[in-house]
Amino acid sequence: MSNEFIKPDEMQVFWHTTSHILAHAVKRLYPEVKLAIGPATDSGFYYDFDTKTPFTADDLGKIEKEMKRIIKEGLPIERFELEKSEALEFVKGEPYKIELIEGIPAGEAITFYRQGDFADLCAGPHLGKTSAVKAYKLLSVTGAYWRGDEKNKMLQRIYGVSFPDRQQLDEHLHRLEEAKKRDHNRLGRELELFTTSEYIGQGLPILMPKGARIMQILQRFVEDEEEKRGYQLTKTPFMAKSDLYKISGHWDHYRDGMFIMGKEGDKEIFALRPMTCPFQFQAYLSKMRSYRDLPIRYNETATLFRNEASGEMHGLIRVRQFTLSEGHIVCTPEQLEDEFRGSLDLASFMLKTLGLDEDVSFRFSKWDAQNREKYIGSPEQWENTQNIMRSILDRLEINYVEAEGEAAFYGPKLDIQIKNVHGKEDTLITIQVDFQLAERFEMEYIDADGQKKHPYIVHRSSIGCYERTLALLIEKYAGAFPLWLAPVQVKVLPISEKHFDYAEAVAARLQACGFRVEKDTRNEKIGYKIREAQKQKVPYMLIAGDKEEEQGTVSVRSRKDGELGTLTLDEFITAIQEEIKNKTI
RNA sequence: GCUGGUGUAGCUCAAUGGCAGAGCAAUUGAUUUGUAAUCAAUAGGUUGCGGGUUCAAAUCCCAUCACCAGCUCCA
Repeated sequence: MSNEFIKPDEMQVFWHTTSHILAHAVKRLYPEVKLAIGPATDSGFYYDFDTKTPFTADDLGKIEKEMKRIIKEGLPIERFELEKSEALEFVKGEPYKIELIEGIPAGEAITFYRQGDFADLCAGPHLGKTSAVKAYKLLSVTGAYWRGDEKNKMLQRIYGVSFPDRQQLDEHLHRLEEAKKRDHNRLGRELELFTTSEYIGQGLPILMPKGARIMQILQRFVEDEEEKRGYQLTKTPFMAKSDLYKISGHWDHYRDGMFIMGKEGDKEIFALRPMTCPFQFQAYLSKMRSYRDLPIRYNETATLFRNEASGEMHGLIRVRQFTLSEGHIVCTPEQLEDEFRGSLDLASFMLKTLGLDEDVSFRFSKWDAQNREKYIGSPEQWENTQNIMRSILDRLEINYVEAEGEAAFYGPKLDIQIKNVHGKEDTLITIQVDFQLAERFEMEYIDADGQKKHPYIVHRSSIGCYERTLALLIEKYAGAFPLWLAPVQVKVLPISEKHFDYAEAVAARLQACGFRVEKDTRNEKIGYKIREAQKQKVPYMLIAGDKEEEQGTVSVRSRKDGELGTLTLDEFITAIQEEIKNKTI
């Protein structure tokens, strides 16, 4: 969270201190509650508590009042150190603190911070006294597993935020409210882009005509661009026998995420595809391949099915059926770097065109060597592939963070990450390097030396999953899409009934030119029609009355800049053709 | 899957065990409109679905489905 007056790291200290004040207040009100941890986050702080009865909204109010007292008391905050044995004695009765202290390596300082009658194990640093926190708010209470492991007990987490003055807090809360208004889940329904039905089920959104329109535009754009870049489109089945997934490793490493049809003992068990890779591999395997054929770049606008757990679905961002701009490049080891580079270039081009390029970050997702059973292949293969990938990334001068345990089960990934309007990060696009599956499927090519060799495979997406990308576009533009993407580009608004025929002629002409046009022939005043069109975020409104009809012109109003004046229809058409061609953001 | 919350008209929300309501949207009529809301009337409901408690349930309890926040998982 950016802040004009305080640097981010100072805010972290500020928030961390507030989390101690929160824990202090909870301990005063509910002495039996056990303390877990309470760090600062990117945008505030939280503290995890182990409590028999979960906190209610009323409790939060009480806790806030108690925090106020602690702040008013202006308690000095003091740091002190203890030896391990002393520390363990000090936190007697706090099992989570004991566990934390036991995990601290011998010889490392064990520090505590004390404010009044409360002291907490903490690396610090902290503010000098509790009264420095002038404005704070507890935002929510949720469940969270101890140490982020679902095998552990679920604790109660209280989230909050704080600032050095009331105004900054109010501004922050206002920003949160504004962000909510951009939430794709709300805007997407308001703008009739999608809906859901409890009869259809969770994670299965229905794309309404306007949402489907945007997806269609994106899809055509993506497929055309991929064709230009040497991709060949495939159309592979939505399901396959379990045999296929047994070879790919999905059966052993991805089964929880799949919709499986049939039961143990059935002659054939089918499963809906969670990924397209093994299907496109069958296309490759349909005949003998020479090194001269490579690289082969397959793309597919792929409908995929993943059986996400019930609590994980979210609007269009996490769903059970989705459409991935998927593709697999089969290449020689020598071609790998170029193909990776090309994939990244394509993804970057897409992001730039959509205006999302400034909003993404890169993550190099590696395997977790401690969790071998999650992956196929040997440690040597993993290390080797990861090293190759890292050197490619470094040569491309990509600014990435490394993440252990985030790899696919068959290979490491470069994930292009983006945050939604609530600050939650998700993967938008991913590019993966894979040597394992080519072996498992016995994919080969005859090299120049006459030897059969296994190719490398780049699994890649170009624009990501259309549903998720659409969600992020809705939030990015608050529903006001660039002209080339807008489901309705122009709305013709006749002043009165007298002008319906002229409005019809204008709309027909625009339609014939390929624009997406609507007209508003309701018996309403022009101000009302403008208001409606504006709320629907239509980029251009054309007002048609006596004057325009006489002169064969239109009065142009843009949703962004308001009245633009009168143009001939030809002038208007030329202008928006240009805007669409350039995909102006 | 887990923790907590929510579910009332198409939408946003009221009704704290005692007659289900408002605004917007919709429909009809009047108005013929010049750059972000014309006026009036009408209609709209087995309170998500299913059980239970009660003389009486939108309201309390149980179960279930969906949605929201978060955890875990993930594109």
